[in-house]
Amino acid sequence: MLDKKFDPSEVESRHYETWEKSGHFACDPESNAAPFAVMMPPPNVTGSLHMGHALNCTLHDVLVRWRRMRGQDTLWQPGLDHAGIATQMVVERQLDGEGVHRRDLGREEFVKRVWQWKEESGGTIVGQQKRMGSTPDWERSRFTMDEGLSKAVKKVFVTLYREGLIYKDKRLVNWDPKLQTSISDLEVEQIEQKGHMWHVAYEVEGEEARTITVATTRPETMLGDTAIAVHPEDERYTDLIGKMAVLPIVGRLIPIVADEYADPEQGSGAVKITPAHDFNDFEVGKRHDLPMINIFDERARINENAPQEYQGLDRFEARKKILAELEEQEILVKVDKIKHSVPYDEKSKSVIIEPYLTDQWYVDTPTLAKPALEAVRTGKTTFHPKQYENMYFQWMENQLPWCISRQLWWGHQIPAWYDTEGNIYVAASEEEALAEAKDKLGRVDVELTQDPDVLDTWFSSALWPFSTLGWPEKTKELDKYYPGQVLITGFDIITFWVSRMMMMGIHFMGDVPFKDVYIHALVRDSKGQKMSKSKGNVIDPLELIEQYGTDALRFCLCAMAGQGRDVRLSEDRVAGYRNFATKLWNAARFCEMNEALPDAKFDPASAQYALNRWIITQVVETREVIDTALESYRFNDAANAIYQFVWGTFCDWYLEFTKPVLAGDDEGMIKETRQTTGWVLDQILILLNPFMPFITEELYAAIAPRVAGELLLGHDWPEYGDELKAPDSAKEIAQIVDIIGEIRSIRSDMNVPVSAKITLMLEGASADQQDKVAQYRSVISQMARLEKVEFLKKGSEVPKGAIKTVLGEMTLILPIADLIDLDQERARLKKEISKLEKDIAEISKKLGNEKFVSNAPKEVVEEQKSRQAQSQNTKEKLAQALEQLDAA
RNA sequence: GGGCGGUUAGCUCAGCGGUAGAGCACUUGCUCGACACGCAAGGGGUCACUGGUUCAAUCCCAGUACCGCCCACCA
Repeated sequence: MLDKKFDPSEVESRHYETWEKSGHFACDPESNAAPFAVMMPPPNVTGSLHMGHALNCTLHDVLVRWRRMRGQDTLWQPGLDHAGIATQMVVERQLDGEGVHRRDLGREEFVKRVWQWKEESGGTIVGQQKRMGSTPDWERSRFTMDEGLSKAVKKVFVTLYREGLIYKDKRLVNWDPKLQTSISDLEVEQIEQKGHMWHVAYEVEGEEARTITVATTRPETMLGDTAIAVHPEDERYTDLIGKMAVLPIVGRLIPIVADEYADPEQGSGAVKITPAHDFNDFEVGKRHDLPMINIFDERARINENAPQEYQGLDRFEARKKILAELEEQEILVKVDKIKHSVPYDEKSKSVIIEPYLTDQWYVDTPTLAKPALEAVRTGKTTFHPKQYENMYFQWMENQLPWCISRQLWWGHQIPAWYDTEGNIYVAASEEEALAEAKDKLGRVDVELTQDPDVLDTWFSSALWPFSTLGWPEKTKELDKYYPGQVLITGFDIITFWVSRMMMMGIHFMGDVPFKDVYIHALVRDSKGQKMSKSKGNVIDPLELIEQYGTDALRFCLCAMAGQGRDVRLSEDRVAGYRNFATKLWNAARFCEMNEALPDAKFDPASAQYALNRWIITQVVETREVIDTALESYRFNDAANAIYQFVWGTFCDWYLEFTKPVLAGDDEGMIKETRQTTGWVLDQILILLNPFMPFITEELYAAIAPRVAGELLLGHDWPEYGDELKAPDSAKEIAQIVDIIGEIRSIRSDMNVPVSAKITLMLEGASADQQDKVAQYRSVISQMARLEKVEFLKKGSEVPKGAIKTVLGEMTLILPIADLIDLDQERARLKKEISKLEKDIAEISKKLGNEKFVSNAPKEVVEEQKSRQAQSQNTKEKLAQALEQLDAA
């Protein structure tokens, strides 16, 4: 017996282990079943699951469970990402708490600490994924720094290097002076803030009377100025081109050069050029062969290339000192207050990023991007929703070389070694590098040191679709599961990850890594704010789960996963789906009480009664909607379809219909109705299982037992034959539903007490309709609270003051004059009539339009005509009823 | 500056050429033997604005306004 009260947390506490042990999570490369492979975006080992993970997890799991039930050989590849910078920061913060710096530990010890953290955090994440009910192939779980993946990383690096697609170069990078590493362009966030524009007058050498004024928001960089640029056609300055300006404070002579980069419209039209500290200036510097003077050390303190009194100062202290000095010299000619964007590191948003001149490793992404672009253009990979392809195109078309080296300790150390003479050896191992070096140098006593830098985290992530399948070995898994079917991720990851997997996949596997890319929404709070720890509006999925259950959360996330939108998560909504689960629970209890449980001997095709044929039809149609929706990743449509069916159709109508049937004495009908009810419940559990795995599995085990221990997890998705569809029965029941609805509506409008049982008189019903109504008399009576049903011949005497309403050809007459206020009834009729008149007028106008009648499709015109006739008919009958009422 | 979205019921959002939909919220009744996390019946919308295409436009096209996002730039 099912408990009276449904307790999600209790139910959900007891299924997962059984599922895991059942072996259904595992893929089977040996099987002949068609593969369905998806790669889990590996969560960072930086902590715990957030709502975005919960959404991603849910969508994956729904698809995977559904495909698995449909008999496909599913591989949901799980794993974790080492998340270089993020993880290193977490561990450094922990050390901070202990008053220790990573330098105190040394690289080896520090990395050990990070591994410890990884074990801990990784375990937490996996536990949370299990709590979400996820069913990936855990046995195959990978970590981006495990041995196999590290091997793949080295192989890719070495190969690309030998192909000339990875190289070392000295250029400006975005530098994080706190972490002391380069960071990705994508990890820099421009934040608008108030600042100053300082205008400084530089003397021109040999022109005592003249100065040239430049403006800057970062005066400290002037210590590294190596030129002033003016526009070649700017008449104010043409005579100065080629002359030298005197760099204040430093005293260095710097040339005044002509370059179109200088915009005559902006500021004074003259711009200071600091090639080592500004991306644009760097380009100008290259064009004019200017010296590049780096004035910062790796912590952005002034270095030995600047005057003595500035050396060692932090960049912002230096700024103050310079401004004071400029003021003193009276060459700070103007200060404007402005708003401008300042580059911050995206994660902490607290450190200002500095363009910094260093040696780094680069991937030639402009070259690799070409085939990756082509693959999406030609449709080998398709984005859903499609418009995200634009974002992909824009990003891929404007590729700059990808800086992949990071000055960190946590990550894949770059497989490059240096000898003492400045030669580089890129190889899969130190042995190989050494052999190469000996060969090159022609001697044996060679000492090599490995490049201390590590690779950008996304480098190993880019290989995920094939490295996890065993590449570079040739494996069965690679054969079968590459390319995968779909990648499911958020739009913010297109640039970081999707694009790079496309490039690497195509380059190394010769094929795209996935056929579809489903971009899901970002989870926001109920006010539409992005959830963030600093805003304090983070909703922890686990808290929701504790309160409402995993099933409710999963269902909610699906129902809100409309394409191309943000998901605004509100607790009310989750509560609503918990209610849905409770509803299902109670419906199952009802079935149990009435011995209406799944019966393996029952063949739905054998159902005779319209009532049962109707609900079976609805099941078939619901399955079709779910399938169609999931095939095109419309999770919300699928969820709504099953919700609507379970609550709106099965519970609200079908189960109510069965009550009088089961209480009646038609043995044949009782038996079939019980069997049908059981069958429908069974189908509901199956169809709902991918969305709400826990409650469905619980109910299945409790009330639908057949083979002991059988799990919905491994159940087949239903296939229904067309013979199950009974459109006639559907029409028949729809009519009964209409009659009940109409009576209920009138009762409510007229304030007829629920307890009052009334009589229904039907006029104008065809013989067939009379038949049906008679057959469903008990159902109609119970649901509409009737005492009896009578059929009237046309023109029969109707009790005075009876209420009339029209349903097609039938007129429903309710003789309840003594129960109601007749004025109220008059008002009701008048309102109905005027509504109909408006309707008729509208249609008549349409039909009176010659162009409409001749141009619109025939069936549309016909439809309008029949609507007109119908409304006209109803209106007349109601008008008549009104007259009679007035006469009474 | 370049690009992409959005604007539909009080709220959150579906729909996308032929009578405006859902959930929540709201109102009114209901201890009718599954369920008050419930049942039943309701109220509520010139589908942002202006033009155009069409027999017909919430839906297609153009423009306007506001909102959001991505990319780039900022002397």
